[in-house]
Amino acid sequence: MHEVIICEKPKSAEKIAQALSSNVKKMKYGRKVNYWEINEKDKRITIISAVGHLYSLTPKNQKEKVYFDLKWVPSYETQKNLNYVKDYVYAIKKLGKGADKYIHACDYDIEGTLIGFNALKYACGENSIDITSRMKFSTLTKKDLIDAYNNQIELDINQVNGGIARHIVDFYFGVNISKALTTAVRKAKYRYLQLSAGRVQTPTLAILVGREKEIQKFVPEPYWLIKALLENKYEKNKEEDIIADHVEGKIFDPERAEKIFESCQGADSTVDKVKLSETIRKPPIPFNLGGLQSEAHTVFGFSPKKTQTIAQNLYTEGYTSYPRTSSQKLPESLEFKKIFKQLSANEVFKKHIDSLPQKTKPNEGKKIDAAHPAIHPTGIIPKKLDSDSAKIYELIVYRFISVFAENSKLETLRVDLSVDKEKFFFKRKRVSYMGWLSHYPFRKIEEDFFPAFKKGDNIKVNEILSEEKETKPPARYNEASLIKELEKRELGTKATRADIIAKLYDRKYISGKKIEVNQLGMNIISNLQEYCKNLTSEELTRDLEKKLEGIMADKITKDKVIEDAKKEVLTILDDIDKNNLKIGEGLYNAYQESRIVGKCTCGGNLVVRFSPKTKSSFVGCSNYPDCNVIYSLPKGAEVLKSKCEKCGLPNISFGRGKSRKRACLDSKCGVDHSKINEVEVVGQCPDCGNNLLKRHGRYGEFVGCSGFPKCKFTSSLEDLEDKLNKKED
DNA sequence: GCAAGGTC
Repeated sequence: MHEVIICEKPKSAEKIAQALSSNVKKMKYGRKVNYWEINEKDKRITIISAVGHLYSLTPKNQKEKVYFDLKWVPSYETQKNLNYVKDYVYAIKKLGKGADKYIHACDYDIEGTLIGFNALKYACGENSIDITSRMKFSTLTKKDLIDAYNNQIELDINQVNGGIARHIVDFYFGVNISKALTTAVRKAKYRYLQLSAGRVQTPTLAILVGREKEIQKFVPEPYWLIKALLENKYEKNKEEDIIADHVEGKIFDPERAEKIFESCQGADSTVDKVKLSETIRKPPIPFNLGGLQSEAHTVFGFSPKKTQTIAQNLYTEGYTSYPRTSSQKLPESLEFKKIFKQLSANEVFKKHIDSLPQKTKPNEGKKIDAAHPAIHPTGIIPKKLDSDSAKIYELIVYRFISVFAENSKLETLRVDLSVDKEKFFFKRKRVSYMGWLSHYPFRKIEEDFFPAFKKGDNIKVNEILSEEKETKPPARYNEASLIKELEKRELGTKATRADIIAKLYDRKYISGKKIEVNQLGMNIISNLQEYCKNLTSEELTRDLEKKLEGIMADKITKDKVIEDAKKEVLTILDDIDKNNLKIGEGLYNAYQESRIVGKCTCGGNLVVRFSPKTKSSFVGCSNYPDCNVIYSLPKGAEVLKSKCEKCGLPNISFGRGKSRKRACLDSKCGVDHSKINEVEVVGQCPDCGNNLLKRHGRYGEFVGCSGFPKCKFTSSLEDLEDKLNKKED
């Protein structure tokens, strides 16, 4: 009897193999594909894995105008970068042929069920489905896996159909409407523009457009802040005044502001109340993918996609756990002690680990994941990592350590004062107990000076300030905050969100780190809002979710769902087709506008163009051939929003990684531009002598030592001078 | 090529 177990990914195949028998042989098919064999008296079990989806949808006939007739083909046939999939398909075909029984052991969710189903149907043969049963497990722990093996259930064909419907509906909407937009431009302008729309990317773009419009229509409102500059009575050598704010905060009525300002003139202040309080700050929670992406963005400025790629590599190398998890939990079965012991081979990690409290229970978050725990180090210490990978690795290790550490404590001083009849206050904060903060060097440590004001004190007021300010428009999203927004709205999945955002950049719909929507992006949304409003809101996702649930509950057939989607898409395509010229012209003009990077001296626009001859981009004048101003662009160059200080032309950035440079578009301009990634050195570390660097932490800028993690010196920018002087004394 | 979803 030969039994074949099909798993979703190599890692879970390994876990399942190890769980089922201690006498399991690891084998290799070809050079890359691992599989496992268990030989029992009357049974041979082969455990093999897919690598996610092995098959993708493609039109049966590429030449059709619209694609509704689809088929499944091996994914490496439609996407060249998926070549590694080939080995796995071949392995399953060879090793899974003619078995007596098949066990579907992919993740128990809609996609996982389809991954296993397609692998069986197309690689092992259609008949294999009839002799297939299903393992259902929610973690990859030994106990769960053995239970699942001993209590196999029937393959849920409704769940399979849900998966198929999801793929087809997304293809119908995404590919056909994308094609229709591209076609509209071709028909109107005889130009090829790669445009796209989809169930997730379009609502994502719409969120950004919404924010863009809020910013555009925002009317700043003036307000006033009244401040009292108090003499620093208890520490005269500190020359700076203490700034106290009026309790009313933002004052929008200019008369009221004027009145306060006038009545405070010439008066001194009396301390009404001094309140010292202590708050506890719990340790941070373990990383899930979104959490890691967000933290790496704030601490290192990494894009979510970059972080994801690095985390995937660290996982493949065996240094950290599976990254595509939504879990913020660290179950005890991970054997923390073992991980700590292994990490302790590193001297620096050891110091942190040794000073952890004896009881070791992690502080956890609320989010869970069916298949994987939160991201954590495995204990295997990397031999050599490039600097960016090392950063992510250390972030993961220190986060892991700090979730086991003690609470930190923050002391807050609040002083309330009266100036004449007006009430003012100021606050100071300092960390009074480091706790987990000493194991997590990516946060700013508050260390304000606490002036020893006492109730009843008379304090000299050096000056009363009335500062006029303006309310600010809502902030733009960055990649990390956008991912959070998508998580909140349940758009996309943890594995795809970073890619979706990257795609919007790629299409030139959006630009900048603080994300701005370009004309093209605005135009895409306004067109789609007119011709298929559904696609621009998250309604389509909500609707699809409901339908898939219906399929899985056997209340509606997949064919009905697919048929409905087809009808809807056909209506939309018809609408777009009728308005082809208008839509195409609008999109193309918006695209042109997006490419304008500056003004030419002749009055024309400077535009990024592409030369098919040299296969490279350059910047030329829109008045060509009357004006033949031209600037060449280095390979991979990006035209920036910032302008050259000397000549006013836009700056460009070019080069890769650390050597990426900023320069004027005009290479002959000759202004000295510093490297973009150059960090600002603000002094020498008093502890170890290395450079002190300006860094960006969660709570703003601070100073850290380049010798980190060996050297732990940190300081706020304000206190740096003080700290350096103290050491000299 | 176009989507979104798995995965290395």
